[in-house]
Amino acid sequence: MKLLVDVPSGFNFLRTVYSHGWCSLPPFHVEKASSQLQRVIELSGGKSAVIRICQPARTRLAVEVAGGSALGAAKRREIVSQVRSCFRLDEDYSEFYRAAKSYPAFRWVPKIGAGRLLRAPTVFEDVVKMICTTNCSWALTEVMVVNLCKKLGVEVDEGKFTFPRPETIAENTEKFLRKEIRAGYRAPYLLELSRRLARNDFDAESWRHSDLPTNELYDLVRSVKGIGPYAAGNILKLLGRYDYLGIDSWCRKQFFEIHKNGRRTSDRVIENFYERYGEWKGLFFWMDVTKDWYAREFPF
DNA sequence: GCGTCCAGGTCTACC
DNA sequence: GGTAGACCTGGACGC
Repeated sequence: MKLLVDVPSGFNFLRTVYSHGWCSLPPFHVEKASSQLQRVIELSGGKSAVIRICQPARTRLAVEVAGGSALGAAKRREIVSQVRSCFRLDEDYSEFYRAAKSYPAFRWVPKIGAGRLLRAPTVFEDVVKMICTTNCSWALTEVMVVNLCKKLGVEVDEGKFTFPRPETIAENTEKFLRKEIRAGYRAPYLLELSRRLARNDFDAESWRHSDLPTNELYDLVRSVKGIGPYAAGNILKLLGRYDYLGIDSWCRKQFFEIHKNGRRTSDRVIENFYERYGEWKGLFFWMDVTKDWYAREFPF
């Protein structure tokens, strides 16, 4: 079964897929040969599906649902809604692009349709993955996320698993998360987050539609154990707020090479550098340090 | 092959 | 408010 999804003018599928590392973490998977993004998605009523997304025309995405002929209209709408959310199709980037056009160094951004950051269908998945990126190599992040899906997700097709639900993680032990998931000292953080969500202690999904000023939303995100300035800044970007940079060691290194001839500076200097970009500073920062990715079809 | 050192963010305790 | 040390893992390096 194939679904068609309208996209805004200038939308660039591959540039959104490769906007950051999420596309290489399950349940996302890039099929380079066909330039498709595969994703295992969970639907209401305990159903799941494997979908493959590509952009056959400038104005729309095509979503192939494997074995989905029996899906009714409501389920099809759910799939389209998740795809629209992951690709940020309903967010307005016109102000960002207008700003980018006014800076010679960023005129390339609207030209190629960069700037949309791929996100997961749920805030929970984004937060868990962000915690798994802290204080470790990307290779270890992949190990943790693969283990979460394989050991706690539901197998929908051979070797294809859903991302685990909060309740599933919550019912496991810290020892299991430490040793089997390889989360190490992050285990109690993942457990506490999952258990709070499973108990309905707080509603992370509401962050995507929050009316709170960004600094208050930042404090709320920071209140989750294991989320520091780097992780909070980047989670905010996935919520559509770009007022924080979310600096990590890789970004620092990129900044030093691009702007300081490799010379190290403090984070305060980096923050001051992007202050001119106002509420879009986090996105300008990310565009700046990842600019060389956009020269290649598949940057990683 | 084994041991040691280091990098990578966040938390807690302490000043 | 700022800082030091602990947390855990994988990779690099030396032996």
